[in-house]
Amino acid sequence: MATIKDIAKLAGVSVTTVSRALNGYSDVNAKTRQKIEQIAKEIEYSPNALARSLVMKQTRTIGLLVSGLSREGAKDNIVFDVLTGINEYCGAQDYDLVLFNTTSSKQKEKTYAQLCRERRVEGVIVQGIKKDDPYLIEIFESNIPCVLIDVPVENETTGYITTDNVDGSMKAVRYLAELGHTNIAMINGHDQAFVSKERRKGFELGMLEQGLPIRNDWIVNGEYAELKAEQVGQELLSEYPEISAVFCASDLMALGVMRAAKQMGKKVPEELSIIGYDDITLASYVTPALTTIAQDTFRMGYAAAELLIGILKQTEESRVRLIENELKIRETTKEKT
Amino acid sequence: MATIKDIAKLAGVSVTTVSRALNGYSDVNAKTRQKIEQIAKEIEYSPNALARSLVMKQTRTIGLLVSGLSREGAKDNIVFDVLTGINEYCGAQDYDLVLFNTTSSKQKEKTYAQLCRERRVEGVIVQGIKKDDPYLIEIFESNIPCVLIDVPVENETTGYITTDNVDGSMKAVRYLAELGHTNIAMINGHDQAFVSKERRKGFELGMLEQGLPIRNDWIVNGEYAELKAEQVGQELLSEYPEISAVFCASDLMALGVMRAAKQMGKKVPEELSIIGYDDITLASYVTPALTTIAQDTFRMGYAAAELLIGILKQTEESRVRLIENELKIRETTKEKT
DNA sequence: TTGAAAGCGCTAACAC
DNA sequence: GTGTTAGCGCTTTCAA
Repeated sequence: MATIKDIAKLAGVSVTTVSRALNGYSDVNAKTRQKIEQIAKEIEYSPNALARSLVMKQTRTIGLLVSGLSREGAKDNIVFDVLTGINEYCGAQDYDLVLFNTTSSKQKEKTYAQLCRERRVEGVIVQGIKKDDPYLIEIFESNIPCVLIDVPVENETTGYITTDNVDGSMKAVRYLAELGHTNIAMINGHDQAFVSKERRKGFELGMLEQGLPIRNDWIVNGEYAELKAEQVGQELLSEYPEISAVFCASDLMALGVMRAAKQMGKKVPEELSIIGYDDITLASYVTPALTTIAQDTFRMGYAAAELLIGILKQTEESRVRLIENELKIRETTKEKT
Repeated sequence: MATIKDIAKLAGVSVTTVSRALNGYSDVNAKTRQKIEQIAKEIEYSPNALARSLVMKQTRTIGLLVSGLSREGAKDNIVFDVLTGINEYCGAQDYDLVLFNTTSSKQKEKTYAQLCRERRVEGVIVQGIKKDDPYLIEIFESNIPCVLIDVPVENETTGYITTDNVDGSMKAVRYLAELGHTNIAMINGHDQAFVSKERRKGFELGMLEQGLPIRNDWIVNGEYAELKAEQVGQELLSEYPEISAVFCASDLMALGVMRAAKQMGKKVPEELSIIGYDDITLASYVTPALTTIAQDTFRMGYAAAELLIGILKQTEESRVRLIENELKIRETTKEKT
């Protein structure tokens, strides 16, 4: 593979000159430059980013730590959307992305900092990390610039992207209350997710605001899984037939509840209103189409990359970006009769 | 950031010894090794993969060239699934993945080989590339090991993964014929995709096999897009109301046709049978659930990584991997009445 | 069992 | 404008 040395030899100049010419420095004779560029093209030279990074101490590379990069992740397209957003902005800024293997057994032995430092990534975007993940503390303690998706951690080098989950959930409750529902249950995710807490809080605040009673036995965990939500939903709905509306902390769980209702012969939305959270692709395609609190996951990814690169360039003061969410009314909600 | 030099100094040995100790060579005194490992831990040393790669001339990195990493790609989860499969195998083999930016305007100026050589990736997996993409020729001509998804190109360093699209399409036709359908139309993708040709061929072969007439005006392009398929589907179905079954080259297009049918008041499957291709997540969630030719996209990704790494290690003779497909009978197909 | 020295391909002072 | 030189952090002969 051709190097600048080869070019230097062919052009009869020093490697320094070649380096300068190829990097567009001004202090190079126009003729020399032309000759060098000509030769570079001829021998199909491509700069060795490794060598350059080694001496420049920057790689223009961002690491990606994604937990949901698994088969199940395909159902909700969240991980994918975020990734797409990240890719979009990083591409525009000429940063490359490296996907870290957290799946690998070998890799799991490495600490977070090791993972990052080895590859000399300039920053990291972390997605789908849980509260109890040991990496989380490391992320906070290390001084590697990092942006987390939906995990509120903040310091000099760490920031995060999220939506207002409290407000989002309140919107859902408010809408259900507007429709005349008073017996509202909630299927929440699991305790290892930060957003769960928030969504629950929003649910409770919303109920309070609407003067509705909060019943702890009407708030159950669905583990963010469709099947689990179907099970607990069925239990809940058969034990308390008076429940007329369910707010779910994810669309996938809402789909589970829809299935539960169907099996029990409970008509949605006539006998049961359901609101989900996320607005995944499936939400608008199922029948009846799911009313949900929509998050713009693409923008979350885009903003994450924006924030991270802002931190890297030190042009960014803030460490938090809040993305809007929005109630999308579709067909699973209806006035209480 | 700590280097082996630092360790050497602290341990009172040479960098050579440190390097050997840390890389598990046998010719190092047990005590020396222990001391070195101890110090390495203390000063939080992580090896600089850049420096190592520079001298070792291998990066344990695989490049990913993905065209469908865009917002629309989220609807069919194909790109994501393939990515997941790739990630799985590469993780197990301790390879890292770098996502190339083909989106960026800057990057588009670079040739394929430049992109790869700059980062010194050992191989590349290419997904979603079209026939008319200038990169394609480069891929073939360059000697960088490469595996393509669904693009039949083969030489010493290039291989591909695909499913038997001809056979898959024949299965679809055969099933429709079994159900008594004779007036079968096809919505195909666009001409820039290799699979389109194959699926069309399979369709025609299937029709021939079943002794059914192939009508060219009953084969139309839906550009692999839901909306486009809805439009052309509507035109087709209203012009030829005798069509009782439609085979679509993708699930997304099948959804479009379902919508078209709905708008025209044509009942699916009673008045119109529809078969899709891919088995995306949506397929099993829509109502009625879509009958389709299922491809295991996760396995395609996994196999692609497997093949590529096989080529890299020179343990692989073949350059092609064929993944099974399967007819999944659901609710959009029914006997012709 | 260990070390000195060379070199991977590149950039960047500092001369000239 | 251009070249000399040193050095980024690591591995690897070759000698000792």
